[in-house]
Amino acid sequence: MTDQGYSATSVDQVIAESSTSKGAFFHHFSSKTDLARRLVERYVAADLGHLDAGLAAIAEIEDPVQRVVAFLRFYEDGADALMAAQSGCLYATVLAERGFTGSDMNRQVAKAEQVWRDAFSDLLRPALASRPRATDVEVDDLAAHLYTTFEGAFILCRTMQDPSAMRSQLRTFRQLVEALLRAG
Amino acid sequence: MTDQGYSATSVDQVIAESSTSKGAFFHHFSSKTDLARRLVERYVAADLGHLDAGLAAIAEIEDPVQRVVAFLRFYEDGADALMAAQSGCLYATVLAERGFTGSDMNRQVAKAEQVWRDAFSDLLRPALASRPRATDVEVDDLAAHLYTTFEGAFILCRTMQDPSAMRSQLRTFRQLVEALLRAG
DNA sequence: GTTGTTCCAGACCATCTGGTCTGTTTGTAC
DNA sequence: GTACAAACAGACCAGATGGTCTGGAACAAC
Repeated sequence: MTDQGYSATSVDQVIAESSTSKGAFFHHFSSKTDLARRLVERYVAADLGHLDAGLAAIAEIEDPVQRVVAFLRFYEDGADALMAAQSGCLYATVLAERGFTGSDMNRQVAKAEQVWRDAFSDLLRPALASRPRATDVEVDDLAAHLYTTFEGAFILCRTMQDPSAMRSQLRTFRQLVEALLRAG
Repeated sequence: MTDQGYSATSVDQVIAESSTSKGAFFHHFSSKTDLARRLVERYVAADLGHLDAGLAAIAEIEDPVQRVVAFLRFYEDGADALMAAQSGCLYATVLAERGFTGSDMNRQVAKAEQVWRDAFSDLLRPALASRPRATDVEVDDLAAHLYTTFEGAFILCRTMQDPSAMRSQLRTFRQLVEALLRAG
């Protein structure tokens, strides 16, 4: 589903690739939508796990600016592994389905994004505090730009059929933030 | 299709909403994929039109830095209108379809992205030339980040069910570029 | 008016879709 | 061993899906 999208993935295909049966499938999932819901649950959990990993990686760092930079570098360094493990983002594919707008899944994804945004905002605020020239930048929007970069880069990778675009886009974002923290 | 994705859009639905018939549809399009192909063609043309509009808007400006900023501002100012006109990007929905990877459509989208990237690179290079500290920034990647921001922001808008996120993300990107051009 | 061609309507078809149902196996408590 | 429920296999179903086919308008050329 992450790879092909919800509609393009048939239950028969899921069954074939998992070497089970219709009976088994519908014993564990009440419907195809239910499968998507459970997948989103898992995906959100893993996603928030990645956030924690990033925060843990910078736990020792004191300087606010260095914390932000190291945080972004953490994901930059993990980009290639990420793209090797998954070629797309379940968030994007699920949200592509018009019928899921406003659904439970939509809310889950929105909530996860909010957690990321709040966490990154908390890192950015002290780093930007001593940069009076950067007051016009909305911290919240800047924090959301990490999500934007992730999702956008996934699509760029697809477009160019080049998984390394994830890393280069995360690096670009990091360099831009560094410039802001330098110049702000 | 832009809205719901390729797979989720049935030919019957297209026929119903356009008040025609199966005969008419398959007279003009050899298949459902053919429709997608033609839509991508139109979309690419419109997309490149937007690029030309942005370049035309800054034709009078001499200063390289101001040219870059004004260029980004142009799309920032048009963001709300864009989101009112379309709730998603055909590029993303078509590329979501795994079967289209490496297809003619894929190539068309990649080509359009390349045109954008080259054009924006040409704007960025002179603006960055006098910023010796920004040499570590790959101009090509920075140019591609505009595409990333567009696509990512489309998904963010879906996630948060908030069309204004497109404008705020484009603004954030512009502010980051401004910081780079100030600090670099 | 006749001929020919493009354009279109909608019945029709094979296949696939998500989902149900019946029957069987597997594990387990006693 | 027996009883009982959970776990599973796969035949089966109704409706949807992309696509074809036949018949007839619409329009042009002569």
